[in-house]
Amino acid sequence: MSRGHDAQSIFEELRERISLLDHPPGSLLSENRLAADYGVSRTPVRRALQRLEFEGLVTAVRGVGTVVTPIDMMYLTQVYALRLKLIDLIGELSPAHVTGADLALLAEQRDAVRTLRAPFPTRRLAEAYLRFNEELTRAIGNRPLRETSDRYFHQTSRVWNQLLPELDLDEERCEIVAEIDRVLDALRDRDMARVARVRRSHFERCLRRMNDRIAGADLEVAAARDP
Amino acid sequence: MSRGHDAQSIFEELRERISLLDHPPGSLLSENRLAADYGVSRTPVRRALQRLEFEGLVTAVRGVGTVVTPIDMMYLTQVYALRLKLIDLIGELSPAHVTGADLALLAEQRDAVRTLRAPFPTRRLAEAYLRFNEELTRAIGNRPLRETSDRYFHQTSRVWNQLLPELDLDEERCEIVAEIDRVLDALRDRDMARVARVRRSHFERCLRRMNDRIAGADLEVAAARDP
DNA sequence: CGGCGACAACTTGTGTACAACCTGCGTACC
DNA sequence: GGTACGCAGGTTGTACACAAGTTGTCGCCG
Repeated sequence: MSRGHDAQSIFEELRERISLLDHPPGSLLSENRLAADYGVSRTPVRRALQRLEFEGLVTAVRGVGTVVTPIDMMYLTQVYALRLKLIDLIGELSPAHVTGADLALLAEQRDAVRTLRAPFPTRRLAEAYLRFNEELTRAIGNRPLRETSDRYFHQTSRVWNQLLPELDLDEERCEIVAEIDRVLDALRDRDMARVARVRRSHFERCLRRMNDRIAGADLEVAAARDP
Repeated sequence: MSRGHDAQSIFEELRERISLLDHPPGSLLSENRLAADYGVSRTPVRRALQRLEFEGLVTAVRGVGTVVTPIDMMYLTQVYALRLKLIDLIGELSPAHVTGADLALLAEQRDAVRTLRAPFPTRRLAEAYLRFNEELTRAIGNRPLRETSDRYFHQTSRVWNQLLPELDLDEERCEIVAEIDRVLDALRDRDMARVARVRRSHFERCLRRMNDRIAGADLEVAAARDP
Protein backbone atom coordinates (compact mmCIF):
# COMPACT_ATOMS: atom_id res chain seq x y z
CA MET A 1 0.00 0.00 0.00
CA SER A 2 1.75 3.22 1.10
CA ARG A 3 5.55 3.11 0.89
CA GLY A 4 8.52 4.93 2.34
CA HIS A 5 7.54 4.53 6.00
CA ASP A 6 9.90 4.00 8.92
CA ALA A 7 9.16 2.61 12.36
CA GLN A 8 8.27 6.02 13.80
CA SER A 9 5.70 6.92 11.14
CA ILE A 10 4.23 3.42 11.23
CA PHE A 11 3.79 3.81 14.98
CA GLU A 12 2.08 7.17 14.62
CA GLU A 13 -0.22 5.99 11.85
CA LEU A 14 -1.19 2.82 13.70
CA ARG A 15 -1.83 4.75 16.91
CA GLU A 16 -4.13 7.10 15.06
CA ARG A 17 -5.91 4.25 13.32
CA ILE A 18 -6.44 2.54 16.65
CA SER A 19 -7.71 5.76 18.25
CA LEU A 20 -10.13 6.37 15.40
CA LEU A 21 -11.34 2.76 15.54
CA ASP A 22 -10.11 1.80 12.07
CA HIS A 23 -8.66 -1.05 14.10
CA PRO A 24 -11.42 -1.64 16.67
CA PRO A 25 -10.68 -3.07 20.12
CA GLY A 26 -10.12 -6.82 19.94
CA SER A 27 -9.15 -6.88 16.27
CA LEU A 28 -6.02 -8.64 15.11
CA LEU A 29 -2.99 -7.02 13.50
CA SER A 30 -0.63 -9.29 11.56
CA GLU A 31 3.00 -8.26 11.35
CA ASN A 32 3.34 -9.84 7.90
CA ARG A 33 0.25 -8.08 6.64
CA LEU A 34 1.37 -4.69 8.00
CA ALA A 35 4.87 -5.22 6.60
CA ALA A 36 3.38 -5.86 3.16
CA ASP A 37 1.05 -2.86 3.48
CA TYR A 38 3.87 -0.48 4.36
CA GLY A 39 6.33 -2.04 1.93
CA VAL A 40 8.94 -2.92 4.55
CA SER A 41 10.03 -6.06 6.38
CA ARG A 42 8.67 -7.21 9.72
CA THR A 43 11.51 -5.57 11.65
CA PRO A 44 10.37 -1.90 11.61
CA VAL A 45 6.75 -3.06 11.97
CA ARG A 46 7.73 -4.99 15.08
CA ARG A 47 9.42 -1.92 16.51
CA ALA A 48 6.23 0.11 16.02
CA LEU A 49 4.06 -2.65 17.50
CA GLN A 50 6.38 -3.06 20.48
CA ARG A 51 6.04 0.62 21.25
CA LEU A 52 2.27 0.38 20.95
CA GLU A 53 2.49 -2.55 23.36
CA PHE A 54 4.50 -0.50 25.87
CA GLU A 55 1.86 2.22 25.59
CA GLY A 56 -0.83 -0.34 26.33
CA LEU A 57 -2.69 -0.12 23.02
CA VAL A 58 -1.95 -3.65 21.73
CA THR A 59 -0.93 -7.00 23.16
CA ALA A 60 1.23 -9.45 21.23
CA VAL A 61 0.14 -13.07 21.69
CA ARG A 62 2.43 -15.77 20.39
CA GLY A 63 0.74 -18.02 17.87
CA VAL A 64 -2.32 -15.79 17.64
CA GLY A 65 -1.45 -12.28 16.59
CA THR A 66 -1.19 -8.77 17.92
CA VAL A 67 -4.51 -7.89 19.53
CA VAL A 68 -5.77 -4.32 19.77
CA THR A 69 -6.30 -3.96 23.52
CA PRO A 70 -9.98 -4.31 24.45
CA ILE A 71 -11.53 -1.38 26.32
CA ASP A 72 -11.17 -2.11 30.04
CA MET A 73 -13.38 0.30 31.94
CA MET A 74 -11.97 -0.67 35.32
CA TYR A 75 -8.59 0.53 34.10
CA LEU A 76 -9.71 3.44 31.94
CA THR A 77 -11.64 4.88 34.86
CA GLN A 78 -8.29 5.24 36.61
CA VAL A 79 -6.84 6.84 33.49
CA TYR A 80 -9.70 9.35 33.40
CA ALA A 81 -9.11 10.19 37.06
CA LEU A 82 -5.43 10.81 36.36
CA ARG A 83 -6.10 12.87 33.23
CA LEU A 84 -8.40 15.11 35.25
CA LYS A 85 -5.51 15.86 37.60
CA LEU A 86 -3.00 16.24 34.76
CA ILE A 87 -5.16 18.93 33.18
CA ASP A 88 -4.78 20.99 36.35
CA LEU A 89 -1.03 20.50 36.25
CA ILE A 90 -0.91 21.97 32.75
CA GLY A 91 -2.08 25.21 34.30
CA GLU A 92 0.32 24.97 37.20
CA LEU A 93 3.66 24.22 35.59
CA SER A 94 3.56 25.13 31.93
CA PRO A 95 4.96 28.34 30.64
CA ALA A 96 2.94 28.98 27.51
CA HIS A 97 4.82 28.96 24.25
CA VAL A 98 2.35 29.40 21.44
CA THR A 99 3.01 31.34 18.26
CA GLY A 100 0.61 33.30 16.14
CA ALA A 101 0.70 30.46 13.62
CA ASP A 102 -0.44 28.02 16.30
CA LEU A 103 -3.39 30.27 17.18
CA ALA A 104 -4.30 30.59 13.50
CA LEU A 105 -4.20 26.81 13.10
CA LEU A 106 -6.50 26.36 16.09
CA ALA A 107 -8.93 28.92 14.68
CA GLU A 108 -8.85 27.02 11.39
CA GLN A 109 -9.64 23.78 13.18
CA ARG A 110 -12.54 25.45 15.01
CA ASP A 111 -14.01 26.73 11.77
CA ALA A 112 -13.61 23.32 10.15
CA VAL A 113 -15.67 21.80 12.93
CA ARG A 114 -18.17 24.67 13.00
CA THR A 115 -18.99 24.33 9.32
CA LEU A 116 -19.70 20.61 9.59
CA ARG A 117 -23.33 20.06 8.70
CA ALA A 118 -25.36 17.01 9.51
CA PRO A 119 -25.25 14.33 8.38
CA PHE A 120 -21.48 13.98 8.69
CA PRO A 121 -19.52 10.85 9.55
CA THR A 122 -18.62 10.51 13.23
CA ARG A 123 -15.04 9.84 12.14
CA ARG A 124 -14.72 13.39 10.91
CA LEU A 125 -15.54 14.77 14.34
CA ALA A 126 -13.27 12.28 16.08
CA GLU A 127 -10.40 13.16 13.77
CA ALA A 128 -10.96 16.87 14.26
CA TYR A 129 -10.84 16.51 18.04
CA LEU A 130 -7.68 14.41 17.72
CA ARG A 131 -6.00 17.17 15.70
CA PHE A 132 -7.14 19.80 18.19
CA ASN A 133 -5.66 17.79 21.01
CA GLU A 134 -2.40 17.23 19.15
CA GLU A 135 -2.02 20.96 18.59
CA LEU A 136 -2.82 21.76 22.20
CA THR A 137 -0.53 19.07 23.57
CA ARG A 138 2.30 20.67 21.66
CA ALA A 139 1.76 23.84 23.69
CA ILE A 140 2.45 22.12 27.01
CA GLY A 141 5.77 23.53 28.17
CA ASN A 142 6.72 20.79 30.61
CA ARG A 143 8.03 17.96 28.44
CA PRO A 144 7.38 14.93 30.69
CA LEU A 145 3.87 16.26 31.36
CA ARG A 146 3.37 16.68 27.63
CA GLU A 147 4.44 13.11 26.94
CA THR A 148 2.30 11.70 29.73
CA SER A 149 -0.78 13.67 28.65
CA ASP A 150 -0.31 12.51 25.08
CA ARG A 151 0.06 8.91 26.15
CA TYR A 152 -3.09 8.76 28.23
CA PHE A 153 -5.14 10.82 25.81
CA HIS A 154 -4.63 8.12 23.21
CA GLN A 155 -5.61 5.45 25.69
CA THR A 156 -8.96 7.06 26.46
CA SER A 157 -9.92 8.68 23.17
CA ARG A 158 -11.29 5.37 21.95
CA VAL A 159 -14.00 5.48 24.59
CA TRP A 160 -15.54 8.72 23.36
CA ASN A 161 -15.05 7.70 19.72
CA GLN A 162 -16.86 4.46 20.30
CA LEU A 163 -19.73 6.15 22.11
CA LEU A 164 -20.03 8.93 19.53
CA PRO A 165 -22.58 7.24 17.24
CA GLU A 166 -24.98 7.00 20.19
CA LEU A 167 -24.52 10.59 21.32
CA ASP A 168 -26.17 13.73 19.94
CA LEU A 169 -23.71 14.46 17.16
CA ASP A 170 -24.66 18.11 16.81
CA GLU A 171 -24.37 18.69 20.53
CA GLU A 172 -20.90 17.15 20.51
CA ARG A 173 -19.93 19.29 17.58
CA CYS A 174 -21.05 22.46 19.37
CA GLU A 175 -19.21 21.45 22.53
CA ILE A 176 -15.98 21.07 20.59
CA VAL A 177 -16.40 24.40 18.84
CA ALA A 178 -17.04 26.04 22.21
CA GLU A 179 -14.02 24.36 23.78
CA ILE A 180 -11.66 25.41 21.01
CA ASP A 181 -13.08 28.91 21.14
CA ARG A 182 -12.61 29.35 24.87
CA VAL A 183 -9.16 27.74 24.79
CA LEU A 184 -8.19 30.09 21.98
CA ASP A 185 -9.24 33.09 24.05
CA ALA A 186 -7.20 31.93 27.03
CA LEU A 187 -4.18 31.18 24.85
CA ARG A 188 -4.27 34.67 23.35
CA ASP A 189 -3.83 35.99 26.90
CA ARG A 190 -1.02 33.46 27.50
CA ASP A 191 -3.10 32.32 30.48
CA MET A 192 -2.40 28.58 30.82
CA ALA A 193 -4.26 28.42 34.11
CA ARG A 194 -7.41 29.54 32.33
CA VAL A 195 -6.74 27.05 29.53
CA ALA A 196 -6.61 24.34 32.17
CA ARG A 197 -9.87 25.49 33.78
CA VAL A 198 -11.61 25.53 30.40
CA ARG A 199 -10.34 22.09 29.46
CA ARG A 200 -11.24 20.66 32.84
CA SER A 201 -14.75 22.03 32.57
CA HIS A 202 -15.30 20.58 29.09
CA PHE A 203 -13.66 17.31 30.09
CA GLU A 204 -16.07 16.94 33.02
CA ARG A 205 -19.07 17.86 30.86
CA CYS A 206 -17.99 15.22 28.35
CA LEU A 207 -17.72 12.60 31.08
CA ARG A 208 -21.20 13.54 32.28
CA ARG A 209 -22.72 13.27 28.80
CA MET A 210 -21.12 9.87 28.32
CA ASN A 211 -22.35 8.68 31.69
CA ASP A 212 -25.87 9.94 30.97
CA ARG A 213 -25.89 8.01 27.73
CA ILE A 214 -24.82 4.71 29.20
CA ALA A 215 -26.79 5.10 32.42
CA GLY A 216 -28.35 1.77 33.20
CA ALA A 217 -25.75 -0.13 31.20
CA ASP A 218 -23.16 -2.31 32.89
CA LEU A 219 -20.31 0.05 32.11
CA GLU A 220 -19.44 3.20 33.97
CA VAL A 221 -17.08 5.84 32.70
CA ALA A 222 -17.36 7.61 36.05
CA ALA A 223 -14.07 9.19 36.80
CA ALA A 224 -13.40 11.96 39.28
CA ARG A 225 -14.33 9.76 42.17
CA ASP A 226 -11.43 7.36 42.18
CA PRO A 227 -10.57 7.95 45.85
CA MET B 1 27.65 -14.13 31.77
CA SER B 2 24.22 -14.75 33.29
CA ARG B 3 21.91 -16.92 31.20
CA GLY B 4 18.21 -17.63 30.85
CA HIS B 5 17.10 -14.01 30.43
CA ASP B 6 14.26 -12.74 28.26
CA ALA B 7 13.67 -9.23 26.93
CA GLN B 8 11.69 -8.18 30.01
CA SER B 9 14.33 -9.18 32.55
CA ILE B 10 17.11 -7.71 30.41
CA PHE B 11 15.21 -4.43 30.35
CA GLU B 12 14.77 -4.42 34.11
CA GLU B 13 18.38 -5.29 34.81
CA LEU B 14 19.71 -2.70 32.38
CA ARG B 15 17.41 -0.03 33.80
CA GLU B 16 18.68 -0.74 37.28
CA ARG B 17 22.31 -0.78 36.13
CA ILE B 18 21.78 2.58 34.44
CA SER B 19 20.08 4.02 37.53
CA LEU B 20 22.89 2.82 39.78
CA LEU B 21 25.51 4.21 37.39
CA ASP B 22 27.03 0.83 36.52
CA HIS B 23 26.50 2.25 33.04
CA PRO B 24 27.28 5.94 33.59
CA PRO B 25 25.71 8.67 31.42
CA GLY B 26 27.41 8.88 28.05
CA SER B 27 28.74 5.32 28.10
CA LEU B 28 28.20 3.00 25.17
CA LEU B 29 26.19 -0.22 25.18
CA SER B 30 26.85 -2.68 22.35
CA GLU B 31 24.00 -4.95 21.30
CA ASN B 32 26.43 -7.72 20.38
CA ARG B 33 28.25 -7.42 23.68
CA LEU B 34 25.01 -7.47 25.70
CA ALA B 35 23.71 -10.40 23.64
CA ALA B 36 26.87 -12.36 24.47
CA ASP B 37 26.65 -11.36 28.16
CA TYR B 38 23.06 -12.53 28.48
CA GLY B 39 23.55 -15.59 26.29
CA VAL B 40 20.90 -14.65 23.72
CA SER B 41 20.90 -13.17 20.23
CA ARG B 42 20.59 -9.48 19.45
CA THR B 43 16.81 -9.68 19.01
CA PRO B 44 15.67 -9.73 22.67
CA VAL B 45 18.46 -7.30 23.56
CA ARG B 46 17.17 -4.91 20.94
CA ARG B 47 13.68 -5.14 22.37
CA ALA B 48 14.98 -4.21 25.82
CA LEU B 49 17.07 -1.36 24.43
CA GLN B 50 14.17 -0.05 22.38
CA ARG B 51 12.06 0.15 25.50
CA LEU B 52 14.85 1.94 27.35
CA GLU B 53 14.96 4.32 24.39
CA PHE B 54 11.21 4.99 24.61
CA GLU B 55 11.69 5.70 28.33
CA GLY B 56 14.43 8.16 27.48
CA LEU B 57 17.30 6.36 29.21
CA VAL B 58 19.35 5.49 26.10
CA THR B 59 19.67 6.73 22.53
CA ALA B 60 20.56 4.39 19.66
CA VAL B 61 22.92 5.96 17.14
CA ARG B 62 23.52 4.14 13.89
CA GLY B 63 27.17 3.33 13.33
CA VAL B 64 28.14 4.40 16.85
CA GLY B 65 26.31 2.43 19.49
CA THR B 66 23.56 2.80 22.06
CA VAL B 67 24.45 5.75 24.27
CA VAL B 68 23.28 6.02 27.88
CA THR B 69 21.46 9.35 27.85
CA PRO B 70 23.61 12.11 29.33
CA ILE B 71 22.11 14.00 32.28
CA ASP B 72 20.28 17.02 30.88
CA MET B 73 19.47 19.34 33.75
CA MET B 74 17.24 21.59 31.65
CA TYR B 75 15.03 18.58 31.06
CA LEU B 76 15.39 16.88 34.43
CA THR B 77 14.37 20.07 36.19
CA GLN B 78 11.03 19.70 34.42
CA VAL B 79 10.86 16.08 35.50
CA TYR B 80 11.49 17.07 39.12
CA ALA B 81 8.73 19.67 38.90
CA LEU B 82 6.32 17.02 37.59
CA ARG B 83 7.34 14.42 40.17
CA LEU B 84 6.61 16.93 42.92
CA LYS B 85 3.07 17.23 41.64
CA LEU B 86 2.69 13.49 41.08
CA ILE B 87 3.54 12.86 44.72
CA ASP B 88 0.52 14.94 45.74
CA LEU B 89 -1.66 12.96 43.34
CA ILE B 90 -0.65 9.74 45.08
CA GLY B 91 -2.41 11.07 48.15
CA GLU B 92 -5.43 12.26 46.19
CA LEU B 93 -6.40 9.31 44.05
CA SER B 94 -4.85 6.17 45.43
CA PRO B 95 -6.78 3.78 47.58
CA ALA B 96 -4.11 2.13 49.69
CA HIS B 97 -3.66 -1.58 49.18
CA VAL B 98 -0.76 -2.70 51.33
CA THR B 99 -0.55 -6.02 53.13
CA GLY B 100 1.17 -6.88 56.37
CA ALA B 101 3.91 -8.53 54.36
CA ASP B 102 4.55 -5.28 52.51
CA LEU B 103 4.87 -3.41 55.79
CA ALA B 104 7.24 -6.03 57.16
CA LEU B 105 9.38 -5.76 54.03
CA LEU B 106 9.57 -1.99 54.38
CA ALA B 107 10.59 -2.33 58.04
CA GLU B 108 13.27 -4.77 56.95
CA GLN B 109 14.57 -2.31 54.39
CA ARG B 110 14.63 0.45 57.00
CA ASP B 111 16.65 -1.73 59.38
CA ALA B 112 19.04 -2.67 56.60
CA VAL B 113 19.75 1.00 55.97
CA ARG B 114 19.87 1.86 59.67
CA THR B 115 22.54 -0.72 60.42
CA LEU B 116 24.82 0.52 57.64
CA ARG B 117 28.00 1.78 59.28
CA ALA B 118 30.56 4.03 57.68
CA PRO B 119 32.49 3.51 55.58
CA PHE B 120 30.01 1.86 53.24
CA PRO B 121 29.88 2.10 49.43
CA THR B 122 27.51 4.74 48.08
CA ARG B 123 26.08 2.10 45.79
CA ARG B 124 24.64 0.27 48.79
CA LEU B 125 22.63 3.31 49.82
CA ALA B 126 21.52 4.01 46.27
CA GLU B 127 20.37 0.43 45.84
CA ALA B 128 18.51 0.48 49.16
CA TYR B 129 16.61 3.62 48.18
CA LEU B 130 15.81 2.07 44.81
CA ARG B 131 14.30 -0.97 46.54
CA PHE B 132 12.32 1.23 48.92
CA ASN B 133 10.93 3.17 46.01
CA GLU B 134 10.04 0.00 44.11
CA GLU B 135 8.11 -1.31 47.09
CA LEU B 136 6.32 1.97 47.63
CA THR B 137 5.50 2.38 43.94
CA ARG B 138 3.77 -0.98 44.09
CA ALA B 139 1.39 0.46 46.69
CA ILE B 140 0.07 3.16 44.34
CA GLY B 141 -3.48 2.12 43.58
CA ASN B 142 -3.98 4.13 40.39
CA ARG B 143 -2.20 2.11 37.69
CA PRO B 144 -1.37 4.86 35.17
CA LEU B 145 -0.11 7.03 38.02
CA ARG B 146 2.00 4.12 39.23
CA GLU B 147 3.54 3.60 35.80
CA THR B 148 4.22 7.30 35.32
CA SER B 149 5.80 7.68 38.77
CA ASP B 150 7.99 4.66 38.12
CA ARG B 151 9.09 5.98 34.74
CA TYR B 152 10.15 9.39 35.97
CA PHE B 153 11.71 8.10 39.15
CA HIS B 154 14.17 6.13 37.05
CA GLN B 155 14.91 9.17 34.94
CA THR B 156 15.89 11.30 37.93
CA SER B 157 17.41 8.79 40.34
CA ARG B 158 20.72 9.03 38.51
CA VAL B 159 21.07 12.66 39.60
CA TRP B 160 21.04 11.88 43.32
CA ASN B 161 23.17 8.79 42.79
CA GLN B 162 25.79 10.79 40.96
CA LEU B 163 25.84 13.49 43.60
CA LEU B 164 25.94 11.01 46.47
CA PRO B 165 29.75 10.74 46.80
CA GLU B 166 29.90 14.49 47.37
CA LEU B 167 27.12 14.58 49.96
CA ASP B 168 27.29 13.77 53.66
CA LEU B 169 26.75 10.02 53.43
CA ASP B 170 25.64 9.58 57.02
CA GLU B 171 23.15 12.44 56.75
CA GLU B 172 21.67 10.88 53.62
CA ARG B 173 21.46 7.54 55.39
CA CYS B 174 19.58 9.07 58.33
CA GLU B 175 17.22 10.90 56.00
CA ILE B 176 16.30 7.67 54.29
CA VAL B 177 15.74 5.85 57.57
CA ALA B 178 13.54 8.71 58.73
CA GLU B 179 11.57 8.72 55.45
CA ILE B 180 10.91 4.99 55.52
CA ASP B 181 9.95 5.22 59.19
CA ARG B 182 7.43 8.02 58.69
CA VAL B 183 6.01 6.42 55.54
CA LEU B 184 5.62 3.16 57.42
CA ASP B 185 3.64 4.92 60.14
CA ALA B 186 1.33 6.53 57.64
CA LEU B 187 0.86 3.27 55.74
CA ARG B 188 -0.14 1.46 58.93
CA ASP B 189 -3.00 3.97 59.22
CA ARG B 190 -3.84 3.43 55.53
CA ASP B 191 -3.45 7.20 55.21
CA MET B 192 -2.13 7.76 51.68
CA ALA B 193 -2.54 11.51 52.01
CA ARG B 194 -0.08 11.48 54.90
CA VAL B 195 2.26 9.21 52.91
CA ALA B 196 2.21 11.82 50.16
CA ARG B 197 2.91 14.68 52.61
CA VAL B 198 5.84 12.78 54.10
CA ARG B 199 7.30 11.92 50.72
CA ARG B 200 6.87 15.46 49.45
CA SER B 201 8.63 16.83 52.49
CA HIS B 202 11.59 14.48 52.12
CA PHE B 203 11.68 15.02 48.37
CA GLU B 204 11.94 18.78 48.89
CA ARG B 205 14.60 18.39 51.59
CA CYS B 206 16.60 16.19 49.23
CA LEU B 207 16.36 18.78 46.44
CA ARG B 208 17.54 21.46 48.89
CA ARG B 209 20.53 19.40 50.03
CA MET B 210 21.52 18.74 46.43
CA ASN B 211 21.17 22.41 45.53
CA ASP B 212 23.23 23.44 48.56
CA ARG B 213 25.98 21.09 47.49
CA ILE B 214 26.23 22.32 43.95
CA ALA B 215 25.61 25.98 44.78
CA GLY B 216 28.01 28.03 42.70
CA ALA B 217 28.40 25.28 40.12
CA ASP B 218 26.96 25.62 36.63
CA LEU B 219 24.23 23.10 37.21
CA GLU B 220 20.98 23.67 39.04
CA VAL B 221 18.67 20.94 40.22
CA ALA B 222 16.17 23.60 41.24
CA ALA B 223 12.76 22.17 40.72
CA ALA B 224 9.54 23.42 42.31
CA ARG B 225 9.76 26.72 40.51
CA ASP B 226 9.04 25.62 36.96
CA PRO B 227 6.15 28.07 36.51
C1' DC C 1 -24.44 -38.26 14.26
C1' DG C 2 -21.07 -36.67 17.91
C1' DG C 3 -16.47 -36.42 19.48
C1' DC C 4 -11.75 -36.44 18.96
C1' DG C 5 -7.28 -36.40 16.95
C1' DA C 6 -3.98 -35.27 13.37
C1' DC C 7 -2.72 -31.63 10.63
C1' DA C 8 -2.34 -27.54 7.84
C1' DA C 9 -2.06 -22.68 7.92
C1' DC C 10 -1.40 -19.09 10.22
C1' DT C 11 0.77 -16.25 14.22
C1' DT C 12 4.78 -14.16 17.07
C1' DG C 13 9.70 -14.99 19.04
C1' DT C 14 14.51 -15.89 17.86
C1' DG C 15 18.75 -16.18 15.41
C1' DT C 16 21.59 -14.78 11.56
C1' DA C 17 23.44 -12.55 7.37
C1' DC C 18 23.93 -8.37 5.16
C1' DA C 19 23.39 -3.24 4.21
C1' DA C 20 24.17 1.48 5.75
C1' DC C 21 26.84 4.21 8.52
C1' DC C 22 30.25 6.34 11.84
C1' DT C 23 34.85 6.66 13.96
C1' DG C 24 39.62 6.44 14.55
C1' DC C 25 43.96 5.24 12.88
C1' DG C 26 47.47 4.81 9.47
C1' DT C 27 49.47 6.75 5.54
C1' DA C 28 50.53 9.45 1.80
C1' DC C 29 51.03 13.96 0.31
C1' DC C 30 51.88 18.87 0.71
C1' DG D 1 55.43 18.72 10.68
C1' DG D 2 50.65 19.26 9.47
C1' DT D 3 46.73 17.96 6.86
C1' DA D 4 43.74 15.37 4.22
C1' DC D 5 42.38 11.08 2.52
C1' DG D 6 41.22 6.14 2.73
C1' DC D 7 40.36 2.14 4.79
C1' DA D 8 39.54 -1.18 8.53
C1' DG D 9 36.75 -2.31 12.30
C1' DG D 10 32.75 -1.90 14.77
C1' DT D 11 27.96 -0.21 15.31
C1' DT D 12 22.87 -0.09 14.52
C1' DG D 13 18.99 -0.90 10.94
C1' DT D 14 16.92 -4.21 7.82
C1' DA D 15 15.58 -8.47 5.80
C1' DC D 16 14.90 -13.14 5.96
C1' DA D 17 14.92 -18.17 7.54
C1' DC D 18 13.60 -20.97 11.19
C1' DA D 19 11.69 -22.37 15.95
C1' DA D 20 7.71 -22.42 18.97
C1' DG D 21 2.95 -21.95 19.52
C1' DT D 22 -2.22 -21.46 18.49
C1' DT D 23 -6.39 -22.23 15.97
C1' DG D 24 -9.65 -23.98 12.88
C1' DT D 25 -10.64 -27.76 9.72
C1' DC D 26 -11.17 -32.13 7.97
C1' DG D 27 -11.56 -36.90 8.36
C1' DC D 28 -11.82 -40.95 10.99
C1' DC D 29 -13.76 -43.70 14.60
C1' DG D 30 -17.08 -45.00 18.14
